Amino acid sequence: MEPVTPKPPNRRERVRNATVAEIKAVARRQLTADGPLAISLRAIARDMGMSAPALYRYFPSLEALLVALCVDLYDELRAFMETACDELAEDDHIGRVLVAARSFRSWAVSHRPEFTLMFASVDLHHNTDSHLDPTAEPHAAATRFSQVFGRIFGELYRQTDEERGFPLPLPTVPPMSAELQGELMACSQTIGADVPMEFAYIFLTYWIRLYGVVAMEVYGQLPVVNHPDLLFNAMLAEMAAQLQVDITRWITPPTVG
Amino acid sequence: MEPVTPKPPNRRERVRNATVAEIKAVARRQLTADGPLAISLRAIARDMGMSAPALYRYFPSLEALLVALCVDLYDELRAFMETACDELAEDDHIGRVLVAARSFRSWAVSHRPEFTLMFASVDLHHNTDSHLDPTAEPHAAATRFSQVFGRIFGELYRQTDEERGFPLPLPTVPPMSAELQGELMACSQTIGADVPMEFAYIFLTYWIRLYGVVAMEVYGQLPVVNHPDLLFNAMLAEMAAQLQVDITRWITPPTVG
DNA sequence: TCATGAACGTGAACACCGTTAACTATCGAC
DNA sequence: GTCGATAGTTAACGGTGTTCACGTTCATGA
Repeated sequence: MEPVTPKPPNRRERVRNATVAEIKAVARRQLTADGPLAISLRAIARDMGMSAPALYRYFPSLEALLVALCVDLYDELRAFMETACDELAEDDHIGRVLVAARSFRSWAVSHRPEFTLMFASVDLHHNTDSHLDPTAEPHAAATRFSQVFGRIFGELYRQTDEERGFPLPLPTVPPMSAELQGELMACSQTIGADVPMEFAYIFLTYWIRLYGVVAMEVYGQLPVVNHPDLLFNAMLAEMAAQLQVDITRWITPPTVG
Repeated sequence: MEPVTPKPPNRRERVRNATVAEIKAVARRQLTADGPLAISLRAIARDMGMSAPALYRYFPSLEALLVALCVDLYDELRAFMETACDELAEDDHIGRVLVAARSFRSWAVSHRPEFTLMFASVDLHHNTDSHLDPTAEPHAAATRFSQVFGRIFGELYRQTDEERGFPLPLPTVPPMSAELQGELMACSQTIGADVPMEFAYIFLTYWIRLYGVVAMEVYGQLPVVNHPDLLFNAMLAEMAAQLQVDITRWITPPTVG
């Protein structure tokens, strides 16, 4: 867990990294061109003018290559969302929620094969036991990504917390068992240290709604809806309005409400 | 479009149907045992003591076999949800929403490979152009399935409509463009003839939330939540409460509210 | 400077896969 | 009883991931 080992890479390591990058780039080209199933080790090798077994010097298996590609895609999506949010004013947290959601959808619908590979390849994330190891790169990348929304919600909470200056009336949520409260406490830890579990709950429900509508659109599970973007915008507007209501409820002194 | 052609099947057709059923049964066994990718034509043939090309007398391709399997699974899931709902009183429509949602989730988590095949195999539903043809079986099965929830919501609306006896105050929804209203009208047609578009909208948002939380659980996209059933129950309770509020708002005379 | 060992790349081979073609046996209907 | 549709076979093609045994290249330590 040292901070960073600068260790200027040897020439050897540089060209190796370049080769790894090229492999992933070619794989990605196949992914976008013909879908997740079309990624083939041999085809990658062909495109690179190499023999197929040579790739095993860089990845222990095709599955490992796909996982590495997924890691890159997670980071790409995360960066896309974060730069989109950077356009906004520092304190426009609801704007951030909207922009993050919109950029998530727009990336997803313009990168359907990538989205499919990332969010619907069960075998990838679970056959390898890497998901059990929190230090593994795939798990770390997924966490980094999920924390994009988490951070936004956390800052949103902390801002209202500062503006408030009195104990807050938490959003009304359904009664929760002790176990669920424990789950939510764990979840709120990933958002930020001091957010209450009620906030973790509404964060989860927002994220689930966003994932649901985008995944259904990408997977073609909304057959009757011809223009999913309209539905998406309506849902997002509703979610934002609801969030706004919750927040004004929070920052209104409890004696009034 | 004749009502039904009884046409007592020849002996020939009977054994053929039995073979088709056996093929799908063996495929399903492979699916549940080793996941969607493990379904292999040759392995099916091996298990049945046949040669692989023989299967082409029954299905024009592996993909067609998988589509047929999906059709069966859609109907199985639909039947599972409907029999679960049959336990309830005729007029307990909110109960039906809850039971349908709960049985949807319980089928999904206890049939993860099947769920994956049905809801996340992009290539299946879109590479074949069968999804363009509304008369094709895959499309019909998916429609039959999606109408389970649609019917429940439609009956829910019609019941409140009868109890009401006056023009109804519709649920508050975000302002909608004319295009979105058109989309929702089309969607409400699948629910039932006379449901207003606002109802179609909340139906869609409910279905999206349900799909989102279940899909995230099945695809392992809720890493921090150790007991997704608790989260699911909380969300469902919240959705039901919200639905209850909407309904009491509807069946309360507008002069009061 | 040169030897050494790791890293890199190769071709051959194995065991699968979906699919097609050519051919044969069986069974139902006229 | 014949004949054609049906159901099955084997052989083969081209594709896949992966392993093995073998060279080649190259940075490094003596």
